[in-house]
Amino acid sequence: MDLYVERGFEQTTVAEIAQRAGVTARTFFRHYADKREVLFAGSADLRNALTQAIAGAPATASPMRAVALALDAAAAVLGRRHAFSRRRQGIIDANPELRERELIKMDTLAAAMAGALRDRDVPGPAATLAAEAGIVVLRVAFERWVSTPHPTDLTPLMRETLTDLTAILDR
Amino acid sequence: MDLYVERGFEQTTVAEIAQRAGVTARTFFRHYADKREVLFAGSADLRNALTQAIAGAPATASPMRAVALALDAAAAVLGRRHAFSRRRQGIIDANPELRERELIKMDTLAAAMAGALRDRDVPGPAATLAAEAGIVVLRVAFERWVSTPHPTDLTPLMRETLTDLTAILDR
DNA sequence: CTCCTGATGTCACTTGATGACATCACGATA
DNA sequence: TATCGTGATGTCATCAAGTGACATCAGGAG
Repeated sequence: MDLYVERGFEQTTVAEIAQRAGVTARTFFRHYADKREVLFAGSADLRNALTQAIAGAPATASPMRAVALALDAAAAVLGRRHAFSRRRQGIIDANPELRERELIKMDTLAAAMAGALRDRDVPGPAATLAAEAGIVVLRVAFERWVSTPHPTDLTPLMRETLTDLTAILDR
Repeated sequence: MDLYVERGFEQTTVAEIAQRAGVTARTFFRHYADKREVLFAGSADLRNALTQAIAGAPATASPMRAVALALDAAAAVLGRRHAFSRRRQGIIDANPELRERELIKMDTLAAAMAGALRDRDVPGPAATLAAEAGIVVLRVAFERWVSTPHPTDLTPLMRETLTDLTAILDR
């Protein structure tokens, strides 16, 4: 990440990353599938938080209620590292390749959420729609949160964004 | 596309594509930014359809009503090439790199729609949420449509998916 | 007839990424 | 203690994606 900030993502070669890490380029590729993956290694944690929240929601909870709980869990996981997230997001936003990777990670999260919903016997299409809607809220709220210079509380932002979305769709 | 079907996307080299097209590899890169872009050249049409529909919506229409009109327009554009879309989507779904590119194209569409909404004086965050929700509907409906072997009518599918989403969010 | 321009070809080069094989540290086990 | 895996790393060779620099060539404008 230091190198990506110093010289930009594209201008940084894998050889340089490897050198600074004290390993070989070949070894780098044994740890990361490609140059981009460095910035997305932590996404498994988020996925677990989302799916476990959905799985642990009360049996009576509606799909969107389960998604709302998942978003709270996500806010708890993400909300602790504002400075880090800003730095990381700055790198990603500056590079189309990285934005691609981020979007597919988000899509992976949506798919995981949809799977967790189907495990609760939510019908397939509804599960997909609820999960995708949840990810939209997550993205927008996170984007808002990251764009504020000072660390704020992510949880209320997430909840507000969700109610915003329902309000918009109802008109 | 023939080559991508014959040997798979990754196994196809740009040199082979260029040779079959009767040009040089260097020339290929003058027409397409990279190997993936071949499959996404037509996305500008869709973007225009979406933004023009939003711009042309009645001044009294709510943001979501404008988005609904845009989805109708998208259905009209996309709905005519079922066989082609199936073939193309089969290639994309089989390859993570292409799925990345598809997602970023969708994101571009969402950004364009959000911009068209802001031009109607919809506040920024609401515009983003409405546009992203619209793209979710577009994606899910298109996925449903493409997964049916026989050509069906995309427009009603798109409308049903939108009402499905609002119903899910309201619970 | 000449000049300009856009499209293409040629060449050289960098870099990301992968396969094959060697090596090395270290814990398990006879 | 000596030996034997085993996992992580290094080395080497190679391929393929892109890109920059320059040459060429066809066709239209004057």
